[in-house]
Amino acid sequence: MTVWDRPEPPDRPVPLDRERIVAAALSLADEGGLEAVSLRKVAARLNAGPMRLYGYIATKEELFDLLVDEVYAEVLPEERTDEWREALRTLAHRTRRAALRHEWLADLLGGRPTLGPNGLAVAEAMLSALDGLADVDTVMRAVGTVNAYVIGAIRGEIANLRAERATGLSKRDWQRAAGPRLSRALATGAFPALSKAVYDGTDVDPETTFATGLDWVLDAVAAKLTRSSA
Amino acid sequence: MTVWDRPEPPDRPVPLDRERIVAAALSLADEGGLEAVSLRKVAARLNAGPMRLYGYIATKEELFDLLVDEVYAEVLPEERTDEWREALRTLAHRTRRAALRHEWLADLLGGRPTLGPNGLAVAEAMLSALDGLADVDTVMRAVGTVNAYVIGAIRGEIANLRAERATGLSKRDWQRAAGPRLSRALATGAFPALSKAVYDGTDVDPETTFATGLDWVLDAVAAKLTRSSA
DNA sequence: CTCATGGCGATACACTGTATTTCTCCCTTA
DNA sequence: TAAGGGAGAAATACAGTGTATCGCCATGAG
Repeated sequence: MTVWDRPEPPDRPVPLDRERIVAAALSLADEGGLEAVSLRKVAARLNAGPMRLYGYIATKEELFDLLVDEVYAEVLPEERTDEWREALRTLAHRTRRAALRHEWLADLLGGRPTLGPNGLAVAEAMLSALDGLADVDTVMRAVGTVNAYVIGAIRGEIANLRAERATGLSKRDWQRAAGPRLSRALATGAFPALSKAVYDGTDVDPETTFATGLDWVLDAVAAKLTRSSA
Repeated sequence: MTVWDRPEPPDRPVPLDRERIVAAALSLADEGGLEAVSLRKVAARLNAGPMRLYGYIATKEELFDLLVDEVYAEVLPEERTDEWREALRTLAHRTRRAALRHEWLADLLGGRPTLGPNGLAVAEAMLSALDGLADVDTVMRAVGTVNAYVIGAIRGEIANLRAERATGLSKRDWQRAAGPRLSRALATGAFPALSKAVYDGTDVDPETTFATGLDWVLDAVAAKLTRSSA
């Protein structure tokens, strides 16, 4: 067998590593959501068989953990902010924007403890922003509360965003008219407060909603900090 | 062919309805988590073929929506509370307890707008608790913020609970010693604030943590209400 | 040159959600 | 009463999934 009729080596097996695997999975997720991420497809992007991946990750769940941590890298601010409130606000908004860039993040956020290096770094950033302003337990509570709000708010925002997209209508029109169940339910008069909210409420853009709620929570934190540090 | 050697009619096809389907799915989810819910298994519990279900639900996602709404029925309090703060607190705690009874709820909470009758009723209850205490937009913000906290907090609590169970260790021991990544990361000294929190923080039970954070958020709401109603 | 070894691809398995086809039984009509 | 039709259930089918196992082949050592 001569060299030119050799069956054309179909891409010499490139060495793999977690980074390349995560990058492939991330692009798949960004393009088609979490459900578009299958080990076969990830492996295919790397010219490898599905089983190759198991040399680097133990399970698909672990791959998801790595994905989340990869995005947490985008959350970390480039420079440290001294003012605790501004620091927390920045982290929250950066998390939100990361979730808007990678919508699938909403499905994973808060789903399991974030133990990757970047997730830990984000936790460290939040904790250190409050360090010294109150006793340890209060600081932990504060971080936990802010985190809970951020995760819940982001989930909700993305859920609405998807619902709007699915119906192709603006949020307002969707609430008002389309949603068959909702409009019928409201018409029964069984939900007066809900009706009032839907019909009389002004709809503000999601960013402002997020920011306002966040400020409320930060207000609450501020109150506890002063009380505890005084 | 005589009557006794007839091949034994294998359970005359019982008529189905959404209620029975949801009940079967719910028990499966309670026993084995969301991933134990497959249309085949649900159908099997009802002595039916998988395709039968499609006469009552359009897709598996819709079944999940029904599941969530079923649990929201458990969240609705039996009697109305007049004091807004107590009303919101009750709803939040009832949601949390429902999630502890049905851990899979944490995976679904906030994942999509809750448009089922019970979900709407819960929303109505929250909104009506605040009705008249502030302008519509403030009320909506308040409900949204509290909801975001509740969802995020529940998700986090269940995530921790699962992590503990997976390692079989108490939360404290797990944080301190086991988690291989965590302990190594902390040992590097790169996360001083995190280390302090893990080592010096007292661990309180999850219910108290939830209640405290909730109170903070409710404090924030109270502040906005008085300002806006004054 | 031979042999062992380790990594890789192929194969296999049990299972998933769902589309489509086939069958069966009951009701209507002649 | 016999035949035809229609609905609803069941069986089959398909394209995919995560992951366990097996067998090969190339590359190292002796």
